[in-house]
Amino acid sequence: MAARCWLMKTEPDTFSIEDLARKKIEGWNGVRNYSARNFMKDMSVGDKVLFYHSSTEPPGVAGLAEVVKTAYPDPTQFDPKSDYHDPKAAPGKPIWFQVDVRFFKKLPRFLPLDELRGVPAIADMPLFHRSRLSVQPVTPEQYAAIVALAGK
DNA sequence: GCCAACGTTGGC
DNA sequence: GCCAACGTTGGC
Repeated sequence: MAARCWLMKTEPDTFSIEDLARKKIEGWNGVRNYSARNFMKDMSVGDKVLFYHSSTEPPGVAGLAEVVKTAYPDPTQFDPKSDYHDPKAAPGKPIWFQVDVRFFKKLPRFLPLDELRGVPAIADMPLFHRSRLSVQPVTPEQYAAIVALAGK
């Protein structure tokens, strides 16, 4: 099956594209939203990811990544000391899942949300009308439009 | 199963 | 730091 495309948000103060460039591969843990979780469960190895910086000034797409491991239980849900601990989850009965993503590249130019909002080709992206969804599907056309916008 | 209250996200 | 939007929880 052809690779699908996604947008994944992170707060750069917590984990930025530079962090991913340094670590190469990161487990995308801490997602505690059912809709976002379900999208992660749909991901396949090789799927493309727009790496989005949120809650920062300015917010926007910072780079590209790809899925290298499909959904598996997020270990932080079992850890009472973790901010992401979920007392309703138990090993063998996981509720939350994560994927692993690998750094692909930083975009040659950061694309601020404000600029993306004005681009007709991507006007249907959930980013604009479901702002709280931290993992969201992107069409190949939208993905290509964003990469093209950033330049070579 | 509805919906009010509450909590969180994320842009500004 | 504020607050609108919206997802989740829990009482009924």
